[in-house]
Parts: sequence; C-alpha cells; structure tokens
Amino acid sequence: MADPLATVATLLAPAFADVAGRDGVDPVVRPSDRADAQVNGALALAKELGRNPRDVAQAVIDTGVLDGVCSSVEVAGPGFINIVFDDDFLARELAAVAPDERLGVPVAAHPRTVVVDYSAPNVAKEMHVGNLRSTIIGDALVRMLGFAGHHLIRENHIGDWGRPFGMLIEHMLDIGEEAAAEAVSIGDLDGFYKAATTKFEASEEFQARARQRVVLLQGGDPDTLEQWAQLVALSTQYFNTVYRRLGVLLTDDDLAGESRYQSLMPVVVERLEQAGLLVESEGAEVVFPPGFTNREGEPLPLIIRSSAGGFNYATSDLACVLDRVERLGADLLLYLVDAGQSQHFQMVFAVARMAGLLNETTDAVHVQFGVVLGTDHKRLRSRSGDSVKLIELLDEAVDRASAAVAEKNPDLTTDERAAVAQSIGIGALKYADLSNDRVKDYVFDWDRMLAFEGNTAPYLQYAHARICSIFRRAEVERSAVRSVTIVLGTPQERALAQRVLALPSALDDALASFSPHKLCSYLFDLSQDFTAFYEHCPVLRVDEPLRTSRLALSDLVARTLAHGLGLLGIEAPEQM
RNA sequence: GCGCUCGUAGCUCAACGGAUAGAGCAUCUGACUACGGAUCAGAAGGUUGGGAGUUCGAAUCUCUCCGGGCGCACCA
Repeated sequence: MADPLATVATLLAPAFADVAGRDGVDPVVRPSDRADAQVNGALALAKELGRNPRDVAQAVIDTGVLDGVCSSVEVAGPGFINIVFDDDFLARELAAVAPDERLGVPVAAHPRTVVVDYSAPNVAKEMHVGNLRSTIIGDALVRMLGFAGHHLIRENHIGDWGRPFGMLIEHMLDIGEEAAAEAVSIGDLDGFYKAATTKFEASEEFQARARQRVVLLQGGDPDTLEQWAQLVALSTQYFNTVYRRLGVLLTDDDLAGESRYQSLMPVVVERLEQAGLLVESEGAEVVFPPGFTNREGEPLPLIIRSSAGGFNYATSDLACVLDRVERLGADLLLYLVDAGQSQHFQMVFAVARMAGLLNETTDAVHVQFGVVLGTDHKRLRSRSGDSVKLIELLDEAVDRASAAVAEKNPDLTTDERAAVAQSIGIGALKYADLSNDRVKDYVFDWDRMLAFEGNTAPYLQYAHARICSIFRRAEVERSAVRSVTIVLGTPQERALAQRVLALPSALDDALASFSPHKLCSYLFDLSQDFTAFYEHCPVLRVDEPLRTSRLALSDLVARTLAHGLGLLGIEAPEQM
C-alpha cells in the first residue's frame, strides 16, 4: 500500500461501516486544495441514517483510525472531512516505494485475459490518420493493462480478405511483382489501389478476370493463394516499417486478419442456428437483436449471410468473438475502432450474448474514439482531398522536432540529435492524441503539438531530462539514493511526494474507463509539481542531509515519469 | 425520422454527483547574471448551448429544445 489516498480509504472503510451499521460504505478520498485530501461520504451516509452530516463525519473521525497517518483531521463545510497527512507517514510511504521496481503499483488481484484488437489497416492501402488513433491508443492500453498485471493478447485485425482482392491480385500480376513491391516500398499503396480500381471500372475484361480471381481465392486455388499471400506480405512489411517508426509493440506475431476467421464462419452460423436465432429475411440469413430499428422503424437485422450467399463483416466479427473467447480463453475483448462503428458493435455484442458466445464473465467493449479533425474542424485531409498518409505525418513530426533540437541544444552530435528528435517528434504526436478524451473528435494542430510548451510530451520529457542532468552533475548513481530517507520540508516537496505516490490510483482511474488521457493528466501534473520543486528547492547547492533527500525524491520522480511515459509508448531521453 | 455521440475561458482541453468549475496556449506583470529559460511566480479571462426536473449538492443524472458530427439491410 503505497498510495496515501488508498491507504486512508482502506483505513476509513471499517470506520464508515461502523457508523453506518452495515458494510459496503466506500468512502471517497480525493485530493483537495483546502487540505491534502478530502473525504466525502458522510453526507450521503447522513441522509441514509437521518442524522446531521457533520455529526456523522465527526463520528467517523472519533474512531481514531487515522491517528498516526494524519496530522490534522477535521470536519469541514456541510460534512466533508479534510485531512492533512503526517509527514512521517508520507516519508514511510516514500520509503516503501523508492526501492520498488513497480513504483507502488500493485499487480492486479484478479488478472484478466484481454484481447486487444487494434490498428487494423487494410492490405494494399496506405496507412492513414484513421489508423493512427486506433494504433496509438491501443498500444497505450496494451502497455498499461500489461503493467497492471493482466494477460495481454494483441491482435491486428488487418483487412486481408474480400472482394477487392480479385482486382488487386490481377493488377499485381499485370504490372509484375517487382513493380508491386516497389510501389509498396515507396509507400505508394494508394496509387496501387487506385490504379487497380481505375482498371476495374474501365475494362470489362479486367472485371471478369478480377471476379474469376475472387472465386479462385475463395475456392483455395494454390496459385491464387500464393499470389494473395505475396500481396499481404508486401503490405505487412510496409506496416512494420510504420510500426517500428511509430514505436508500437505490434509485430507479425500479432497479425490476425479477416482471412484467418474464414473457416470459423460456418461454425458461427451453426451456433446461431442452434440458438434458434437465425432467420431468413429478404433472401438473407439474419439475426434480429432486440432494440435496433432501421430508417422505417422496422427491426434492424445483423446480416450473417447475404442474399448472394456470402458472409460479411458481422459474421467475421462474431467469428472473432468465438475464437477469442473459446480458443484464447479471453474474458475481456477490447475493440479499438472509431465511433462510427458504434451501432455495429452494439449489435454484434448483443447477438454474441444471445448466442452464448459471451457470458456473464466475459466482457466485450468497443473502445471507441472520435475522428481526427484539421484546424478548420473538418475531417483532416491532405491538400488533394485524400486522407493524410501516416508515414508523412511521422516524417513531419520528426523533422520539426529535429529543427527544434538543433536550435535548443546545438551541442548534441548528429546521431544524438536524430535519436532525440525521434523521441520528441513521435512522442509529441502520440501525446497530442492520447492526452485528449478518446471519445471526442480531436483537433490535429502541428503548431500546438510541437510548440513543446504546456501540456505536451516534450514538457514531460524535459522535466525528466533535467533530473538526469542533475545526477550527471552530482556524479551520483541514481540507484544509490533509493534507500535514503526523504525529508519533506517545503510545500513543494510535500506536494511532489504526494503526487509521486498517486501513480497507482492514476493508473487505476485510467484503466477503469480505458482512458489514457487520465494518465497523461497525472504525468503533466507530476511534471508541473517537479518544475515547481526544481525552481524553489535547490538540490545540488543545499547541505546534507537535504541534498541526498532531494536527489532521492528527484530520482523517484524521474522513474515515475519515464515509466509513465513508457506506458503511453513514449520515450524519455536523458538529454534533449 | 430513429439511434449514438459531442457542446465548458478568445483557442485547445480537464473535472469517480461534492465546497469557490481547473489547466495549457494566446494576452498582461514579474523572476537572484539559470542544479538546462523547452522554465517558474502572478494577473485577467465562465450564466458549463437554452430551459425544466431529481438531489442536502448537477458541467456530470432525467426530460425537452437548439446546434455540430456519425450511423441507420446484404462493402469491410
């Protein structure tokens, strides 16, 4: 137990239960600007008991459970309890965290097996900003959940199956594999796709070939499958270069494209039939989950098999649920897909529950996010009106960061500058996205993102780099100060210490709603608390034992920053 | 038309139903010749889109209206 707020909440729970005369009264303890923390819960309890709220609060205090933990506990306002932590108590908590690799974050008591479905670009299509949010937010959640002790399975549900592949394969054969490979290597997948589409629209002969090729592909023709695999391999190779550039965890091992679930489609149909859910409607085989209606107010179906006899993506998504729950043993499924798919996922999940693919112990969550807007508040587009290529975005972020680094720190070598520019540029790009509530649309603004001021990744990275710099000057090993006693003399030190200790609850809050922005807010607050400390509390120019104490506190802050940024997929360079 | 979602300072965003709605940017004042100024201290800036309701207490929950975005039968 290293989080003072959590410690207090735990101590108070029995006291509240005592006063209430029943269990299950959870006091809420949160930071306050009037004291170190505010306990609130007496107000609601007073209502239940028909007593005066202040008396209830006082009764809780009188149990004495906070003795030794708080230097001041008092009833405030209508019935809040304001508490001030005892400095020795905070010091003890810090002493417990300082040597801890996990920085006080407990391992989940009930670890879940989580499948995170994210990124999901389409084969033979350029990765664009739409893929960006899914990739970045998904990657952060994977890291955060993994650190919290859950068992993580990453799945990159690439679009590698379906009708367009007839056309794409024929086009590849027309221009030759070398030319196709070249198009991919220079990142001109959209050009490739467009050329195929243009041909398809212009030539009946090509159309016929494409259709025939789809039949061959679905029929399992070995040559066609090989050509298809070739095309997929070219694309995934390209995706990998983007992923490495972006610094996300996805590898080929995580590929779980649509093609992989084809064989499960009949199983899904079978299961739906067994459950008595499948009905015929307008020539298609469908399921009607209750509560969904179409334009005309009629029941809206989830289409399992089209009137033409083909499966479509609802079936594919149900197959994914089946596979993830029954083969992988997952009990939590996360889908990092844009908010526009909200209704689709609601229907898929509803049908999956009706069919028993999901039960009481398995949860499926559409971790939706809004669209990326330009500064004009319209969907972000390139000058030509197409969606913006992801790789161009990354290049620009790093270029801009490189220019800034060259100006701010000319002493770095060329190699150092390149590495730092990568960390800062990519970090700024990711943080700008992650620091906003994912549900909302998000305004993409280069100038603000790379202003490197305020709530940006470089601000956090800078705070971290300054701490590293202190240790370089002090010529003290970071690890050497992890068993010293930290003294909390100034308000800045107290505030900083409390912030450091709040990491577990910050991570908890962020994970409860799959919201990385809550972790961002925490890290920004931590950085601000640190820079305030840095301005007011000299570290190297103060006498012992304060000097070592402040070094120890700084070390803990740096580790929290670096680790926290790491959970967001952002690097924390030692100098910048 | 139905459904989902969003509307908070000039701008970009926060705020488990809790006291006086907080930050950053921009604006305005300041900071010992700086343990790295990519910084810090401070000021100013609000009828939380409008209205009603629930509650001891509402930006948050409910209803309603206004405004923006997205989706609404066989493409994924």
